[in-house]
Amino acid sequence: MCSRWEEEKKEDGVKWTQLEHRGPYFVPLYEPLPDDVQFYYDGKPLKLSLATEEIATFYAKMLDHEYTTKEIFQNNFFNDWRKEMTSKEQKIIKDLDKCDFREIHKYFVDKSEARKALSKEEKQKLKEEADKIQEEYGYCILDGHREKIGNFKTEPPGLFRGRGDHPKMGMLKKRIMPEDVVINCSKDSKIPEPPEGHKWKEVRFDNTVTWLASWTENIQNTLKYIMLNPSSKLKGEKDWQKYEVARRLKDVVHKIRAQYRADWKSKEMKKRQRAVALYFIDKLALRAGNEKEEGETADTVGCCSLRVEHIKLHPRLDGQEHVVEFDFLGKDSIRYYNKVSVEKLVFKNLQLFMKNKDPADDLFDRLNTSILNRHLQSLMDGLSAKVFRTYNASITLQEQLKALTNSEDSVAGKLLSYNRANRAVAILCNHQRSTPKTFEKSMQNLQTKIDAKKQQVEEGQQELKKAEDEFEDTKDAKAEANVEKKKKLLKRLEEQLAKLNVQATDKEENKQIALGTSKLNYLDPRITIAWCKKFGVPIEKIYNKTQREKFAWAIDMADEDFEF
DNA sequence: TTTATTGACTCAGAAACTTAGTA
DNA sequence: CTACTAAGTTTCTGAGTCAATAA
Repeated sequence: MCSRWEEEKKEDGVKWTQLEHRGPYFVPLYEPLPDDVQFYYDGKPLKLSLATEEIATFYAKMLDHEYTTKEIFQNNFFNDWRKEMTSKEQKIIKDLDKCDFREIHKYFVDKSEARKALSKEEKQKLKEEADKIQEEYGYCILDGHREKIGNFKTEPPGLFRGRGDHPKMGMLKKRIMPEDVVINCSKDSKIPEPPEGHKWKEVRFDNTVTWLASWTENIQNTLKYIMLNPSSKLKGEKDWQKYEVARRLKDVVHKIRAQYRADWKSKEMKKRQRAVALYFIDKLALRAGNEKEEGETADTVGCCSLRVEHIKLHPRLDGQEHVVEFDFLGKDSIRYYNKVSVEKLVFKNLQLFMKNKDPADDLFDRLNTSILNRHLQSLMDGLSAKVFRTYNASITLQEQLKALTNSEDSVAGKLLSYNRANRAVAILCNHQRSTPKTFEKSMQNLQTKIDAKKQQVEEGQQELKKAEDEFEDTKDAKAEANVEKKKKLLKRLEEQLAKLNVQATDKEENKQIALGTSKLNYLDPRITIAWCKKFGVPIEKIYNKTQREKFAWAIDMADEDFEF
């Protein structure tokens, strides 16, 4: 047992007693284009000032990305670009359509090709340089332990890429300078040196926070942080704590469910809305849904911010009663589409909430996340809306593993069961991905392999038959050995075929579903570790190296009897 | 008071990069 | 053995949650 997870307790709110690091690594400064790579305006070459040229390269690099076809992106970019131009440039460059970035674009495409074509030795050298930077800036000392930092580089300047219909897409993300950066470390530590000729914005010694450095980003005017890697003790303990809160919910969830069901009949509209919203959060694993500033971000919603236009009520649909059809954009503008048969009282309440409202009106007009979370906190210490997602995800994994795992199965079969259990959670949490570009093709390739293997199996069967016949005739030892050999071969081929079939099934079922997010953020790793131990599946089949590092706390403490 | 803002943290999918498997 | 390519892994940074604080 590793003592790393059982060190002395700190005072409330204190996160560390010692923190020492080198500060962020600043991405390299802009390198001007070679003279023979030109920008053209209205068909004529135009030499740009350094700053203007740099921003032009940001756009040029994105030329074959869908972003640059969007009007908002183009307008935002052009506005911000013009702001950085010299007055002379401003007088010439007035129309983005007359700007020709193709030569610059090609320059960067060629450059990346050239990088790929580098010799082994040259690549090795580049890697060593990167490793050196990682070694120097990628670690810190926290309470005597050397810990890996998550993001130790400042974000390079570029064009803002929002998700979905983001009103700010294409805006210029400015370069972060040391003068923008606040350093956080311990007083008695070696304070990081700013780069030559520069100063930090501030150096502070705040041990109630976990970040090492921060700066304000210019698009949304929000803070960005340099923080520890998930493998660190600090993050690991927090993760553990998260699952412990979710496990406490398990003890009271039945009571909470009984209460919100009772509240569906409350005389207070506020309570009814709260109860219906909580039902959605619990049953459908919706996010809380904070309010967002209009026009500043993409129009997305969660539970509390649902609008009338996001649901449709069907008294009867496809043989089911009281069906609610959800259709809205959630986090990252991922679409949530679901038709759910709900309890009659929920249905009646929804009809009531929607009465005399416009499509753009809030469904839960008497509710917001802080009202909901204040209520949840009163029901259980540490309870908030997101805990339901964690709880329901983890309990679903545990139940699905129980239902799907067959101890007789091969490891490959068990892995398929695991993936299916994982998939059930990903579907619950609506974790999606865009179908990989090469999906169809690689699916076909796999099918080709399966067909070939089938052929081999058939041939193997014939050969075995032949060997058996021969043994029948001759009864000699050599022929007998041959039968055994053919049997073995056939068995191996059949196993290979089975494995390919499993792979194909898994792949097809996974087409648009992202398993990673739930695996990393919602599933108590101890459930997985217990399952691995119980069914003799090596942990490395489920968790890769990084994941094992992140879940080191769980690997240390979970045995096969662990119950979420 | 309630409401708005901010700060700090978790969670999110895409893209870049690396490795492994195979023709 | 080499050259593809597909799969796996890592990096990146935007988008949420939620509690504390300010107005």
